[in-house]
Amino acid sequence: MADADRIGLVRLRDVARALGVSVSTVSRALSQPHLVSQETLERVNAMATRMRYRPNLAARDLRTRSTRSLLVAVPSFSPLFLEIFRGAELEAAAHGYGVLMAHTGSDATREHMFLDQVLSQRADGLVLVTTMDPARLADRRKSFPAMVTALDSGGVAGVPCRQIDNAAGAAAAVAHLVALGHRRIAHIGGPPEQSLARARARGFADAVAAAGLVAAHCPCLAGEFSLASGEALMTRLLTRYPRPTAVFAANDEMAVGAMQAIKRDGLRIGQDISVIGFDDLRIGLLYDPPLTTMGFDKVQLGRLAIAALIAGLNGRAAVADASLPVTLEVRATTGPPAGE
Amino acid sequence: MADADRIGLVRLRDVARALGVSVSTVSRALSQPHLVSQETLERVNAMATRMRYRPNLAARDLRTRSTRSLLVAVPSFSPLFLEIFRGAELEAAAHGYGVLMAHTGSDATREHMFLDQVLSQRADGLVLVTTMDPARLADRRKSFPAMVTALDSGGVAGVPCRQIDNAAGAAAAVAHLVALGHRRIAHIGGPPEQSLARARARGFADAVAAAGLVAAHCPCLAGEFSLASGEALMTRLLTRYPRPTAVFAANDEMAVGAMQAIKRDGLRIGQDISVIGFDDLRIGLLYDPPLTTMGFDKVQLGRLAIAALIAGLNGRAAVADASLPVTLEVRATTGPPAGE
DNA sequence: ATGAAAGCGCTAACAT
DNA sequence: ATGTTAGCGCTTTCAT
Repeated sequence: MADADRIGLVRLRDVARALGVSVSTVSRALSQPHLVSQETLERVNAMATRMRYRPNLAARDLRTRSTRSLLVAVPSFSPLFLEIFRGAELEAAAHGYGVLMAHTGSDATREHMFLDQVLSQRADGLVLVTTMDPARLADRRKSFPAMVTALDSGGVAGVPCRQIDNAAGAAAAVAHLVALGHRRIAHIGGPPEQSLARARARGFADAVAAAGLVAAHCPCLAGEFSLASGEALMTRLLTRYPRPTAVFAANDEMAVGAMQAIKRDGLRIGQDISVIGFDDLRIGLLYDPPLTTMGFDKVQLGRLAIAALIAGLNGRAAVADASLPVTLEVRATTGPPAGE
Repeated sequence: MADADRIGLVRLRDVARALGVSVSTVSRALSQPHLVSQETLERVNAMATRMRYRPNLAARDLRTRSTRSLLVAVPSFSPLFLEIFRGAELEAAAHGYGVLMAHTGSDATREHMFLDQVLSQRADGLVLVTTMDPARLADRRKSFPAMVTALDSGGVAGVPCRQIDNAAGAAAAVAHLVALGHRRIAHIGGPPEQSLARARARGFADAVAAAGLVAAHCPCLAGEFSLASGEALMTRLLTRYPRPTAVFAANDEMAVGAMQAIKRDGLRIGQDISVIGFDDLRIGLLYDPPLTTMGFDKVQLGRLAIAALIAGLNGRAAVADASLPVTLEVRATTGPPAGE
């Protein structure tokens, strides 16, 4: 038992020696139990437990060329991405895979870093949750099939993507405002270099046109997907004359920022100005007043992405892209425009 | 170049062959450049890039018995833990380590899972961010020095801990309320099985006693660290007579829940009832009215934990436990009690 | 059902 | 400065 006391140094051969059997027998008992006799199985298990044997995963991974673990890279630790990750974790566990999370900061260099983790066999595959067009990964793709993107509306030929229809969701948000009677609707958008932001802005523009609204009365501003940016953009909007009667923010975070600005001006949200967001995060639900927003099943998106990844890993044909529905969640921040 | 085209199969020897040199030369050029000639270095680098060589990390890890990566296990994806993780990431990067995040759900089984990841050499060390007393890990500790706990006020002999003084912070929160003139202060606490919750409750009780308040007027309720629980507990508190004039919630999440209940009752927060939280999360800052709370440097806590872990990995004596200060952030939810 | 032996891709003595 | 060789701990033929 002297071996067992040495830190982290209990190897298969230590267990084998203690039992007077060969390493392969121990290996089999531990990972292919049906290949050994009942008696051997029990003896090995008992001894392995007693000696606190832990397999050296580096060795196993090297030998089997697989790690049974997947990487999920998210742009940031925003609740939106965290929900997607939760789904990924659930689905992976159901297939016997572990998942680790990393964040990219939407930085191409870091995205490559994680891609390299897979190429370097630290993980079997990668789900890249992204709001940017990952076209820059295209050249890598050829030598690297084990990737799926999620959430982004862009896409690279050959890389499966699990997404939502951002443009349609945005259009539905605007349609809701139009139905309430709004004619002057502004858009507070995300960074145009992000395909997700572009898709939502496009949906906005399309719906404005479809409703026959005057484009000049429906400004489309671009900022960042942050609370501060939403607040800044709204502040600017409030100086316009005539003021918009409703605002569609590209995500809930910006919507909350916008509402902060509106409150500061002493205006009533949902009466003087309607606000609608996108993503359906808890922060919007808790806000006073609770935010009307466009929601979708984030957990399911994570599940689908992992399912597609594992399917690919198992050699099943990469399924075509799939899109999840986006639904309107009416709460307290949207109402008919104030009479003028 | 045929080799290079095969997916993920460019090995050191492929590069070596293409160059007509030995594998060790390529290995050295890539990881100990000063050991090869300038010319060789350039040729190797060029060829490695051209062939898209990626080291097989499983092989390297096996050989070097180190992964240069650390695991940070958090109880959940609460913003509090995410901030700590950010700090961990920063500090790790500064030492050339990567960090991966996993979440335990405060589940001992899962904590062991991640511990096993380290014992199995998938990572070099583990930071266990926890709100529970990790005493149950004690027996493992002997064979496993590469661990540091963070945030928990409990602790296991021999496992370094980087924490905050929860009891002192809680006492300071109560002292703030007492200074404002409150005499009937309630505590909405977390689960007593979590040492963190116990510490904060203890600080509350101590401060109440120190201020000479009537204990019967200062109820101490226990629930979960969730918004819903804070709301439920506050609802119960509001039926008491005489009603408490102030509430100290064990974290911001519960404080927000409590405020939802107070609002529902039509009472004015900060006037009819004061509320103070703990953790200083953004949700409290954004709430209307902004929450008074006890804050601390979460990023720094993460940094300290990783620094201690790496110090231990390098064989430097595990430093004694260290505690970070907790400071009062006065905002709008605390004020003098309404005249009675 | 079990054992012997090869080898995954890499690094690090050791030799030249 | 470079090459040769051994071996990290495991799984998996191939024998028996």
